[in-house]
Amino acid sequence: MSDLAPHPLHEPILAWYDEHARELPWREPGASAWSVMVSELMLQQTPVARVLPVHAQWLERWPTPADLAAEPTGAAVRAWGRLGYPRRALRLHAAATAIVEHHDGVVPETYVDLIALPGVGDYTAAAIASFAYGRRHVVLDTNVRRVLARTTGGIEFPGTSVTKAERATATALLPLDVPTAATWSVAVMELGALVCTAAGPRCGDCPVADLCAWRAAGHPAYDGPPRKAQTWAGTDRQCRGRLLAVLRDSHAAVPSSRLDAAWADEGQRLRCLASLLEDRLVVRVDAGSYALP
DNA sequence: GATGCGTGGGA
DNA sequence: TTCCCAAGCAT
Repeated sequence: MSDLAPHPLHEPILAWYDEHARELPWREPGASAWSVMVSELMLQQTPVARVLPVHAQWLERWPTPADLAAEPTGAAVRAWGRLGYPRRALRLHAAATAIVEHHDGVVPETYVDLIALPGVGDYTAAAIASFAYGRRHVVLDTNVRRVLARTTGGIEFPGTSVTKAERATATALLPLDVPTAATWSVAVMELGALVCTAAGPRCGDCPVADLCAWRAAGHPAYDGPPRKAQTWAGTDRQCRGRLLAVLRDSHAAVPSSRLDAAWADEGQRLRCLASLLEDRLVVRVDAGSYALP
């Protein structure tokens, strides 16, 4: 390879990945760009283990963007199951529709075309361009940010949002060789997912432990702003989830009495139902019943 | 830049 | 049990 700017982190992490990478369907040599794209949307804030079965079902049922685009959006919401954040299902459907309409049904290759799609932000655009098409992009997800914060920044956790300095570091670290750059990105992500985890780093298994600034400093405790705990019990999110679960589990329109039974607080229930309608995750069938779109 | 958005598994 | 959080995005 023609890596003109090798960094001491490169070889150990690339070698570690070669040895320890998980075999995942969207990493198979024959995996389509669509398979990669579906996986990336599903993996946004959702663990790999829960994505695996749903991803397999989606790819079997909808092998191409056109297959998904041909279905009503409610089919995508239902097939999303319990992955969480069901608006992602709508966005994936909308992205499939846009791909059919503007890209001849083929997942686009460039960052600019990708990030224009619904549900595709900076991370996902860079990930699809890199992992599906082998392009060279800085891929900054929570794993990469944590690994870099520790190895080069000497701190336990990155800040709440990506800083210019952080992006500059990641850019400087990205191998110049194009195919190696894509492998590097997935390798650092994998290291963060399997070894350099948020819960507790396993430095004994880390290929770059002896190069890690945070470890060299004696693992100083995180001293940034408190990471706000996600409240859950009694929130609108929980209420929306309950209401949508009732609709997902029924193929027929659901009378509002069944929604009433799913959430006791009427004011909150009505507010959440209204927001689900606003989000197009639910439609009103008639005066007293609702369904998936 | 801060918020809101689901879910279920592990420590 | 309770808490934390897992490959973010849109507003």
